[in-house]
Amino acid sequence: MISELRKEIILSTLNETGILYTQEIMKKCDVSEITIRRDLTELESKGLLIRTHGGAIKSKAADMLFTYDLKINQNRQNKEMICQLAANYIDEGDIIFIDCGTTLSLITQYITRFNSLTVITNSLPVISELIKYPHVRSSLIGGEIANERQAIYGPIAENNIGMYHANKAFIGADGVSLKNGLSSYDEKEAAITRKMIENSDEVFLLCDSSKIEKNSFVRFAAITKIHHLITDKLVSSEQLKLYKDFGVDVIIE
Amino acid sequence: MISELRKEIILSTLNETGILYTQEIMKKCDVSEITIRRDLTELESKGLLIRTHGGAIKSKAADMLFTYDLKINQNRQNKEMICQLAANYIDEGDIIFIDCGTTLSLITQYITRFNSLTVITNSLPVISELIKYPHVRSSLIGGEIANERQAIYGPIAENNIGMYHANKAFIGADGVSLKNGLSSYDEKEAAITRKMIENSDEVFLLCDSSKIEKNSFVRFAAITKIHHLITDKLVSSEQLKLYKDFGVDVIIE
DNA sequence: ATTGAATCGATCATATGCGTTCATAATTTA
DNA sequence: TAAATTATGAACGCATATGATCGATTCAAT
Repeated sequence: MISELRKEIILSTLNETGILYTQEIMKKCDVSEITIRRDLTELESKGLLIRTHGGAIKSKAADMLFTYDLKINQNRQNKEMICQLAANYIDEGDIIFIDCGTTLSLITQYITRFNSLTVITNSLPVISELIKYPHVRSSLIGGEIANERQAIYGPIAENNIGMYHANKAFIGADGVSLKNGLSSYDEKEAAITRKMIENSDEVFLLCDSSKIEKNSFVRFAAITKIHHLITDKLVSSEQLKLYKDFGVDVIIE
Repeated sequence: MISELRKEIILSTLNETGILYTQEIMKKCDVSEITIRRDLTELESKGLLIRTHGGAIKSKAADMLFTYDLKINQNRQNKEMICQLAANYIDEGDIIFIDCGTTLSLITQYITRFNSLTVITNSLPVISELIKYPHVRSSLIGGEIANERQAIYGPIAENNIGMYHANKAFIGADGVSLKNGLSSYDEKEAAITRKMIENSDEVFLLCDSSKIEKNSFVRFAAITKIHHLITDKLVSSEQLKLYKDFGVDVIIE
């Protein structure tokens, strides 16, 4: 058996169960114990798992490798609808911020029809898509790579955003409520989004209805900073009214 | 059996199973082992598969965020050798600049073995590969996207490089000569590379021998800025001596 | 804390696969 | 037909993957 195949088995086993034992893989692959231990050492050195006594546990990275695709497909139809709605508010000649996140990464397909658009983003999947369309001018915000997010964060990134000014920002959040405003489960991500809000004229928050009136870990902006909330039709009419009364333009299909 | 047919068999087997063994194809095609190994070597140099001990696995180029498709395979073996040599000069804990270009983008495979490396680059393919390895800390230089180059350029990028300092820089050039120094066929690319040189302690120039004593459009650095020149063994011994006399450490296989 | 069992890393041994070189056969070109 | 080029094969020494051993370390139950 080719060693590469063994490593595949190790990583996929780990992905399913989160934990594995040397003995278990040893029998499954019909090789000696020390060979498996050598594999584990190698995979650990690449950061793809974490060794323990008698086996290994899943690492964040391996998790990312397997679940990023899954995550983007969760609720995909809703996300695409939201993005399509958002794209209606883009005009020829706009300079726009695009935040990172699985929702926002789907917006690219709706913006390549513009001939004179400038996009500024910290999202690698967004750039990965836009790079195919040379007529869309795009800039990437520099800084540290957050592997599991496929995006760029950190103080340098936050500082870099200040070098740009956009007329529209399309941002995401993990939670939004009238009382606590926008919140995120990651501090660094929150800082980036806050900066995008600060440096743009008009702010569009894209988030599906499941996140409305939910709060996450880090609060990063008041609801008044948002001009438009683009969401799906599952939002309740009471919530809709409350947000409108607060001066937020709620956009649904 | 015609060699083209064998290669078809190899690639379609690989497409179905994701993995193959030399012995298996050898029997199926009724040729010697070494013939199959030669086929595998050739197909690998075209980026169509990845060789392993005893066989090959499917090329994973498909799931990359960014890839060069054609140019990277020109002279690929030489480029890989040069990168492997370069990686020998990387130490644990280093902070390194990696320039963009098809040669440099191959260096990633040799640096993931380090546990405490920090990489700063403007190359999207480099980031695309390193993002899989969370133990490698990486930063992307921000700025404008150059679509055809899969990299980041422009005044903001140039300015951003100044925010970093590396102890080693691994750079490329389109031409290098003792008289005119390093040159590039693109002004923006030259500016980025120049900044990397300025902001690092030790500079490694990676270029194949075909570029030695050639001049390109934009001169961007004197030869004295380079501490090491890593190239292939086809460099002539006279040239080698001349460069050494100039104080350049020429590294060949 | 003590002790026994399991696991670990280091070292050495071995088998298999590898690239290099040279030789031969097939194919193309002159 | 002769020469040159290409494809293939065989032999050799080298490199890699794997396995066995053994003392050290860790774990867990007492």
